[in-house]
Amino acid sequence: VTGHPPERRNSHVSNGPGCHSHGSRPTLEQAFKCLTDAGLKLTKPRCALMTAIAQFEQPFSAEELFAAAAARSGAAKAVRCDLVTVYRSLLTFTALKLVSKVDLGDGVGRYELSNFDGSHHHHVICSLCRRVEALKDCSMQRQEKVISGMGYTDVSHRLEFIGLCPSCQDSPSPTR
Amino acid sequence: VTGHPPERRNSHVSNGPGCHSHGSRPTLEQAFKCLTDAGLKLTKPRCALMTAIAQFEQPFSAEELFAAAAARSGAAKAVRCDLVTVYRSLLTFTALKLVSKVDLGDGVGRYELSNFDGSHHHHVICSLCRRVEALKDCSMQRQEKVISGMGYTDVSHRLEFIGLCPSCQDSPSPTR
DNA sequence: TTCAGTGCAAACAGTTTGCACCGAG
DNA sequence: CTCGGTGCAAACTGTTTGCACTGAA
Repeated sequence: VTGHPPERRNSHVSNGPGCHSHGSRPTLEQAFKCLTDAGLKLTKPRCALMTAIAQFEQPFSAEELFAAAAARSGAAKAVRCDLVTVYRSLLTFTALKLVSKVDLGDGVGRYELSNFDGSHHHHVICSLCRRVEALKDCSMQRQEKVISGMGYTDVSHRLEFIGLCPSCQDSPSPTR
Repeated sequence: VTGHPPERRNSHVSNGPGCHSHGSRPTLEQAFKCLTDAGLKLTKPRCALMTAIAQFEQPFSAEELFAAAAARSGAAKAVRCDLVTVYRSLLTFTALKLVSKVDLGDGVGRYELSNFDGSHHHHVICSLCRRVEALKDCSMQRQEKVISGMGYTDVSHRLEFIGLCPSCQDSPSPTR
């Protein structure tokens, strides 16, 4: 399957033209520009959180980000930042498509830095340690074989499609 | 315009072809036998819950099952059953593979009656009303096209693979 | 100066746990 | 009769909300 339509949620939030790089992770400068371009303030908590986010190599939870931001010292001075602010910032960053929500099925919301080109990938999750690997290739059909080839055993998958159903296209009904 | 009828009885959603001897739906007798075979007691709450579960045509939450069991009248007399018991029973049923947990990404645990043949299917979720359709076909490659053909727009998907990673095969590490 | 953004407390939703009682086997 | 199963209360986790204060623009 080639080219998945980028998600349109919160399409009123525009990515500034300067925000997009070439499929790799955004730099801090780009991320900050994205914020200001959207008319948002560049506050200390947001800077600290964005800086911390850029360091993660795995999807992270709000709690983990909170801890990482609090622990930050040296380069960026540790900014006092409430956990509530973490949640609110993640919401903001997600709306701006700076980060994407990752559902690993354990009921806790996780996030990762987005690729600005809108490309998405899938994950392999170890059923024991819950460590996550990102997959480059999005050809779903061969994936399980690929994953077995990576040394995983007991490979299964979880796949859901999300779309706007015909009746909701006609008459939007409230989300249940 | 009424939008969506609130009832869950979508005729196109069935439990698929299976090993069931009595049509497309698993029978209560089979489910009860499964319980007793496992050495578990056939208590009134369990019977009531299993009966209610058999009526659902969509993945249901613990709360929904709780309400459904409480509302049960006529055929099965309404059994007083605590929400906690619902959770515990769902855990039990899941362990017995009588029901499967379904993750629709909204953070609430949902369940559906399993196919006894162990087959699994995927779901299409309306991004607005959150109604769910089960897919017969599990050939992932053509799915998005199939879903567009069903009238959905803005089709995207969520796919995760779960397996036991090489290092956990060697030395089990605690789940993070 | 001004209001978006924040901290704090508290509410909230979904789920789990401790414990004494109950009832299916 | 026994012990698995249950109800009830209460803890717990992750997340959201209300409100007054603060600091970036």
